[in-house]
Amino acid sequence: MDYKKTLSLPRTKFPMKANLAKREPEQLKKWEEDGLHDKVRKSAKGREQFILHDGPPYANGNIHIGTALNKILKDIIVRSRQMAGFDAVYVPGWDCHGLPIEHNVDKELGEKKKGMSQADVRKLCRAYAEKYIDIQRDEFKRLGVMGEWENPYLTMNYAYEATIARECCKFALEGSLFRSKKPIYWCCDCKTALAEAEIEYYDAASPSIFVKFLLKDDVSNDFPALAGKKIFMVIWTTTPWTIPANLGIALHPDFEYVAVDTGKGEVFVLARELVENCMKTFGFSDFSIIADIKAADLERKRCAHPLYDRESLIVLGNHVTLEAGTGCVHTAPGHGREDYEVGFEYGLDAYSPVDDRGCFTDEADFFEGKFVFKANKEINAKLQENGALLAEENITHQYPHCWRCKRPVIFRATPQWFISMDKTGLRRRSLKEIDRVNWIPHWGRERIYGMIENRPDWCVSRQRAWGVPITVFYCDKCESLLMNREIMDNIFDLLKEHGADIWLEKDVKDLLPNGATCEKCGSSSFIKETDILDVWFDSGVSHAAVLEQRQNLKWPADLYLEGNDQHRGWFHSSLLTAVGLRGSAPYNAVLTHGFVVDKSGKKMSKSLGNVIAPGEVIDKYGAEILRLWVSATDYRDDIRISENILKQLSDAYRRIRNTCRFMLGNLSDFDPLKHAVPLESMPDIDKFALHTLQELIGKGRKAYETYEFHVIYHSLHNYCTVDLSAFYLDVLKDRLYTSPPKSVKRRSAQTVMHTILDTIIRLVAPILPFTAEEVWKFMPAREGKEESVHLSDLPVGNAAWKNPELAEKWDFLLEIRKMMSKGLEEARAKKLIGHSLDAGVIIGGNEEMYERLSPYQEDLRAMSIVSKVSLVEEEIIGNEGTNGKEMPTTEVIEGLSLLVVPAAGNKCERCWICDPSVGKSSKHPTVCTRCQGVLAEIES
RNA sequence: GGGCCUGUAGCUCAGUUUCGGUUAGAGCGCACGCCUGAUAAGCGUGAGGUCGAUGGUUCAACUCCAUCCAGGCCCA
Repeated sequence: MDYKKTLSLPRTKFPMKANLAKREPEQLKKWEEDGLHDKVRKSAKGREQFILHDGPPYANGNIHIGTALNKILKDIIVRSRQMAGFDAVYVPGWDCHGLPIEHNVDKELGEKKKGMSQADVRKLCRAYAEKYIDIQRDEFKRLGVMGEWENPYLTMNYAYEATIARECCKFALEGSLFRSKKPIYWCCDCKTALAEAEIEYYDAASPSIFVKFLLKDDVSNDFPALAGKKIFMVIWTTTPWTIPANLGIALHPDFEYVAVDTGKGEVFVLARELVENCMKTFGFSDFSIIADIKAADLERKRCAHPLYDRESLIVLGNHVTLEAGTGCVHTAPGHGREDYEVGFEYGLDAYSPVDDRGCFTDEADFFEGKFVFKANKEINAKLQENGALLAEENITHQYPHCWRCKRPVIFRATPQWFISMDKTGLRRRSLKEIDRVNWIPHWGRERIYGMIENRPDWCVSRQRAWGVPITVFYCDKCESLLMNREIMDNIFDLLKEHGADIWLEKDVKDLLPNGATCEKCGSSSFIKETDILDVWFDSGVSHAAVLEQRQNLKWPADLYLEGNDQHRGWFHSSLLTAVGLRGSAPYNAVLTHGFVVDKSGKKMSKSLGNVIAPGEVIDKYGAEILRLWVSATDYRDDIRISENILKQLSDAYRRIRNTCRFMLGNLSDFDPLKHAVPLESMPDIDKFALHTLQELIGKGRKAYETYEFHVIYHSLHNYCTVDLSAFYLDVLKDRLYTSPPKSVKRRSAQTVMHTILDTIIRLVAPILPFTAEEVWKFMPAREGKEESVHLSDLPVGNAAWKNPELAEKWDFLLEIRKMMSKGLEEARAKKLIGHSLDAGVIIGGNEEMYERLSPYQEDLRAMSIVSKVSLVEEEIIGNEGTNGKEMPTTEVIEGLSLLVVPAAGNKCERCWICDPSVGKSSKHPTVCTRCQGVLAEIES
C-alpha cells in the first residue's frame, strides 16, 4: 500500500517563484481595473484623518534611488496609517518651475531661442515639465505607491500659480517684502543674471594689487606708540576694478594684527602672520613692528578712499583668511557675496557703479563708460598716481565664467526682492514655532533652528523666465511698493483663470484698478515687476495651495517626510511662509531620512560609477525587493545599497514567501468558518504559538506608529525563520500530515496557521503590497474577509492569546530542545543517526527537573522531532552507553543531561517515526499503532 | 573652514527609559553535515567582533569626556 496517499500533504498553486518583475505590473493593472484606490478611499470615509503632505519632486529626469526611497517610505506610512484606522489619502505633487527646466529647454533650443518670445519659451517649459511628470508618475506607480495619481498637485497649475502670487502679495501687504540691492552673478556679454548652477570655473589671469588706505581716525589713545604717525591699512585684491566701489576694509575678529613701521616714515597695519611676506613684496627690508593691534580696536574706524573723497569703514568678518594678501580685506558690498553680507551688518550700501554691459557709470568719475576688465589698468595707474599702490603682480586662479558665452562674469549689485526675517518678527516667530513641531530624529530641531537663527533675509527674486512673477507694482517715481487687498484679489482671480502668463501679457493699466496712486508721492505711474519668484517659494506655499484648498486634506499636515537636506529646503521655506502668513508651522511633525550611499558609505556619483538606478533593481529583483530594502534599514541615517544587500534581501523575501506558501499549502482543506477550533481546545504548543504571534503584533503596531519599519522587517523575518520555519511549522508537520484530516488536533493547527498567515500578511501589507495581495487571494474566506488586503486593517492583538506562564514553560522546553539538537548533531557526526527521527533521547534530570519535565515528555518528543523521549531521574553523564551506539552529552542545563540513542523499533512507513509497534499488525505490517488507528478512522 | 549627524561580526539590525557594571546578541551570508512528505525548498551544528582610532575620567567604558580618522547632509 502506498501510505503516502493517506497523508495530508501540503497542496497549493501559490507559486514558489515570485517572478516579481513580471507579476507586479499585472497586479497593478488589476488594482487599477478594480478601482482599488477608490475603494480604499471610500472605506475610510468619516474616519479621523492622517495627512502626510508630499514634498514635490522636481519634474526633470527619471527618478533616482533616493526618490524611490522617499516615495516608498511615504507609501509605507500612508498605507500603515490607513490600515491603522485613519483616513490617509496621499496627494502626490510636482515642482514644475525653475532654472533646470528652463536651462534644458534652452539647451534643446540652441540658436532657435533668439527669435522666441518669453511666452513661447514658457510654453515649452510647461510641456517639458509635463513630459517628465508623466514619466515619473509611471515610475512611482511602478514602485507600488498608492495615491491620487490622476489628481496630483502641480506648482504650475493655474490655481497653484495664483496661490503663489497671492501668498507673495500677502507678504507685501504684511510689510515683510521689500526691494533692495544685492550682488549677483552677472554676464556682461549676455546681459543677464546667472545662477550658481550656470557658472563654470576656469583658470584665468588677473592682476593682483596691494593698496594702502590712510587711517583717518586717531587711534593714539589705544596705541600711544602710533601717536603722530601716518597709518595705513593695507589691502590686497585681484579685482582692481572693484576699488571704485570700495566701502570698507574687513578684519578677522580673532586674528592678530600689528602696526609695522616701514622705515620710510609710514606705518602699515596687517596681520602678523603675513608681515614678512608682504614687506618682501613691497620691497621694505628695514621694517619693525611697533604695536600689537586687536581687530576689535579698529572696528568702525574710518579710512580714506584712495581715489575718491569718501570714507572706507573698518569692519569685522569671519570670512577673512590668511591664505593670501594682508589679512585686511578690500570690501565692496556691491561686488561680492561676503562683502555684501558683512557690509549689510555695518549698514554699508551695496554700491555698484557698473551698468548691465559691465561699464562704469558716471558715478565712477574718471572711469565712466569703461568696461570693467579693461579699466583695471587705468585704475592701477590712478592708484599709482595717488601713491596708494604698493605692489602689482599677475596671478592665475580659478575664476567664474558664463556657461553660455564662456566669458568671465562679474558680481554686480542689482535690485532684488526680499522677505525680511526681522521686520515683522518672522525669525523670532519661526524659532518659537520650531519648538512646537515634533522633529524625528530629534536633532532635526537643532539643525533647522540653527539655520533659521542665522539666515539672512530671504532673497525671493530671480531674473528668469520660467516661474511665477512677483506680482507687485512699485512707484515709477519713488519706488514705493504698491499693494492692497483689492489688487491682490484681482491678481489672484486673473491668474487662477489664465495662469501666470497673464501677468506678463497684460500692461500695468490692465492689471491695476483705475486711479491707483502712490501713497508716498502721489504719482499714478507704476512699474510692474517682471522678476519671478525663487522656486523654493513655489513649493514653500504648497500648504496654502494644497492642504488648505483640497476638501480631503487639512491644515496643518500631520507629517512632512523628506531627506535631511530639506531642513534647508522645503521644511524651511514652508515654515517661513506658513509662520509669516498664518502664524504657525504647516506640519505637526517632520520626519527625515538620510541619503542613499554605496556599499562603503560613499555618495553615489556618475564619476565614481557606483550609481544604482531603481529601474535596474526593479527589473532584476522587483519593486518588492526595493521596498523590502527600504523597510530593512534604519533610514534616519544614510542608507547603503549594493548588489550584496539586494541579494540578501531577496533571500529574506523568499524565506517570507515560502513560509506563507507552506501555510497556504496546509490550509487547502481548511475553512475557518466551519473548522476553526476554539482557543481552549488547543494543545499547549498552539496556544504558545498564538502567544508569540500576539507579541509580534504588539511590536509591529508600535513600530508602525513610530515609523521604525526596520523593526518590523527584522521581527517578521526572525519570526518566519526562527519561530515558524525552524520550530512551530517544523513540529507541526507530523500532526498536519499524519493525523486524520478532520481531527481536532489537525484543525487546531490549521486554525493557528490561518490566524498567523492572516496576521502577518496584514502586518506586512504596507511594506510588501504586491506579495500580501497575492497571498491574500489564495487564503480561504473567513468572516468579513475583504476583497483586498489593502482594504483590511492591521492585525490587532488578542488579549486571550497572551499567556506569559505558558510562554515561560515553553521557553524552557525550547532550551532543552536546543540542547537536544546539539546532542543529535554530535550523534549525526558519528554516523549514529541521519534524520532526527532515527534517534531516541533519554533525558536525565535531578529530582527537581524530573518533576518539572515529567508532564512534557510527549511535547519534548514532538517538538524535537525524535522518535522517543524518555525522562529518567538520574545523572547520565559518565554513564558511557553500550556498544558505542549511544551519545552522551555534557550537562548544558544545570540538573539536566541527556543521552542520544538509536530509536528502538522499526520506522513506520507512514509517519516515519520509529516504534516497536511497527510490524505487529498483520493488516499494516509496516505501520505503527498510531497510524493504524488513523487509517482505520480514515477508512470508516 | 563652520553647523548638524553617523561609524557594533562579510551584510542588515539589537544592545534594556538622558545619565557606565562582569563571558557584546539576532537573522542573513559563509563552512560543514542532515533530509528528500515546504524540494530551484526544509532542518541542524559551527566559525566570525580588541564595539572607527588614540588618549583621559573611573574600582569598572561599546556606553561619559577630549582629540583624531572615515563618511553623509547643509553652508562657506
